Amino acid sequence: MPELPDVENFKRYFKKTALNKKIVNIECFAKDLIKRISFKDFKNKLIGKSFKDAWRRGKFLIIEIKQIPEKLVFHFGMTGSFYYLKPEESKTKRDRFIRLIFKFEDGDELHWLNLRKLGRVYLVKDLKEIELLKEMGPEPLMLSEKSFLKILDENKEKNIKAVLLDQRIIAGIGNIYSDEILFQAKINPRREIKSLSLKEKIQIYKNMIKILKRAIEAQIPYQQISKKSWLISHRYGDMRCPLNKKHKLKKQTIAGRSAYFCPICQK
DNA sequence: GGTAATGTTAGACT
DNA sequence: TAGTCTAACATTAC
Repeated sequence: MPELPDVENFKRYFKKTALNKKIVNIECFAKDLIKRISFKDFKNKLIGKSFKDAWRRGKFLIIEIKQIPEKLVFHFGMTGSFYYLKPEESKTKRDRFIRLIFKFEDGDELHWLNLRKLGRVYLVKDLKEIELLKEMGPEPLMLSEKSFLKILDENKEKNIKAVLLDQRIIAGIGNIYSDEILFQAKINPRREIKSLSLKEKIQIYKNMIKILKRAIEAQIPYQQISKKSWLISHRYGDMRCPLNKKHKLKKQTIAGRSAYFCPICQK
């Protein structure tokens, strides 16, 4: 589920639950998801330490550790989440897709779930060791309209959906929210940047900010967003355009992903 | 059993 | 050269 709003909420969840507790044990059920360090070293480095702070960059979650300079970095891939459990719950609520467990001194546990195993975990001194983090574009919610327009200008030849999806151009937007942004901005996902008017570009910017903010505020995974006026709740459902029920949504491969859009409302 | 799925990346193609 | 497309990764759900 994780795009920017989802990872932002994982961050809040993590900060609310897992900070400042001594780690007493770590278990891993998919050791190849831990990158560039053996599980043994990973475990040795972290046991006895505690998490100090957490922040987000694009779709990455970065955890500061109190006693060492290394940072713990999570990427959730296409499917992933956290689950924090009290000792009495951890016996019964064992999800099938737990890949990593941090056990704390007080008996609480933080579970990292990753159904499709496309997620990754790193422990690095320097975030630049992670290729994509090093090349990551700006955070959309920190971006002024002016800078956004400049970015579009630098990518004139590309397709708008491809640009929104490209983490090196703008961080954190994935397939679902790129579709939602283009739907609410009424822009066809096949459009090339150079064909967009200034007004259309500003529409995209405004909707990007609005949608990301609202999705964060909703504090739920995007699948549960049930706002009828949003595309999200129709792409998995009736495939009707929220602006006009007579319009049938289309699904097409654009920029390598399945894009859902209304061929009539999105010009 | 086939197909598609929220992400990323390498390599081929145009 | 630059942009786009495809397959691969691992696994599940429909």
